[in-house]
Amino acid sequence: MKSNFNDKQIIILEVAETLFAEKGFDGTSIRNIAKEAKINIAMVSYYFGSKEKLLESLILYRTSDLKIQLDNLIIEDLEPIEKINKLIELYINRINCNKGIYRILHFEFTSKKGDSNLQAFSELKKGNLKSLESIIIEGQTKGIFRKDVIIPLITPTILGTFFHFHMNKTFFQNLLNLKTEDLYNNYIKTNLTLHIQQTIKALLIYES
Amino acid sequence: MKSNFNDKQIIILEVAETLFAEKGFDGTSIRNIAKEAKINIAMVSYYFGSKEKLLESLILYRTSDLKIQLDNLIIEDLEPIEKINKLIELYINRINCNKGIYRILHFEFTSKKGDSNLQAFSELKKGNLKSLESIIIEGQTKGIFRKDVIIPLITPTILGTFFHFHMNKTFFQNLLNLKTEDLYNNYIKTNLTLHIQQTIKALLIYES
DNA sequence: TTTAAATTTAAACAGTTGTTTAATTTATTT
DNA sequence: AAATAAATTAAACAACTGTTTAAATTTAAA
Repeated sequence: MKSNFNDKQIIILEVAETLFAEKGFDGTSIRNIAKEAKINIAMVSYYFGSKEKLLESLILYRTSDLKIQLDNLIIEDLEPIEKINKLIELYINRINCNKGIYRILHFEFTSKKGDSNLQAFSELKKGNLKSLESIIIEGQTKGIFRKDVIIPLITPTILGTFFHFHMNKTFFQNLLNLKTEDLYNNYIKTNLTLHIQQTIKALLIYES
Repeated sequence: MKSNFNDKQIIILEVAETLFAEKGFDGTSIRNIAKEAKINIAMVSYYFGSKEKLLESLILYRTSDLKIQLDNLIIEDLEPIEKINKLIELYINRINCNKGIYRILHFEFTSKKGDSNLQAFSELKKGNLKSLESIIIEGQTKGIFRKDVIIPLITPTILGTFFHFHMNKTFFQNLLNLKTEDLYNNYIKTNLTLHIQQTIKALLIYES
């Protein structure tokens, strides 16, 4: 897996990712990034042009290979519901592993009006939706899934559930007694993932 | 419905709410607020103490009466599933009407470490969870709801779905052809609300 | 009307912000 | 080894940040 960024750029990108996720885009200064990445503050402008463009590069860096993974999933020899379950697992795993890219993606990037790469991001989301749609239609033609479901609203339920949980991390750590980071991550990987799979399955199969 | 804030304070609070929702807490300056509210920049410190305390006051101002509404819902003479549907409607309506308080609540306030009013906010969330729990347990003892559901994860699904949809507003406006603000809000009030109700109902009633 | 309290103001404070500059060091090519 | 290109640096830039001050104005109480 090669990338368009050199080693130094990648260091900057990953430091920026962590800090943006922790303190937000506006809450993070170029000096913060430079200090953490042990580089001169001018290097960000030198390599990326500006702080905004650094953000755009970060999105690109983190989302470029998601489409491939989804395409591979679709052609696997699995029952539709198994594909859905794997898709959910894939999403959560990616988001949870990539530190805080999700927050950045949906809260910093969306609120910036720079139409430049926002379009590319929109295309990515459309592609993801198409993948999901093809799985669900497959299930519908096989007579397994119900047909009156609003497909574009399923992604919000999958991602939104995870995200809301994650944004209220401290609250749920207290409530569910997940004192260590490991316990918390493990809860996401098992219980939360299961909850989402269970929810989507119920939605797709339930007949009123 | 009286409040602890005077007229001028309320103007400041509501301007701050709009701007925080639009540009984020860090992205909004006291000078922005002052200009929009047509007051001197010193008035924020004068009335609220600091920018952070203004945020805390805003949370207080917007969440103080939610608990009462939930308590009233619980004692209504309705079937459990009807109560759940009403609860979902109540949530979405509140969040959608109060401009962008939701974003502020879960993204700005959660990431600030000020332990002062964060505790109070946590108590509010715990109270909301207790309300939901009592409805679900009622449905379980009546034999209508399944018993292996993880109750604390239902709120993330309800709120997360709405929120994810709303955060990707422009994307869904394009995708679903909701050109005007009215069309968009109407879609939330009907289709999105219905989707969430349908999802939670399926989750609670479906037997694998 | 005088006095006291509350409100509003402009100005200044000390930091921080993103970005650019020009000089210097390091790496690559001729 | 010399020349060229790329990378890195410290310093400066003007603009903006939240907050405080002390004086001016308005409102309320005596």
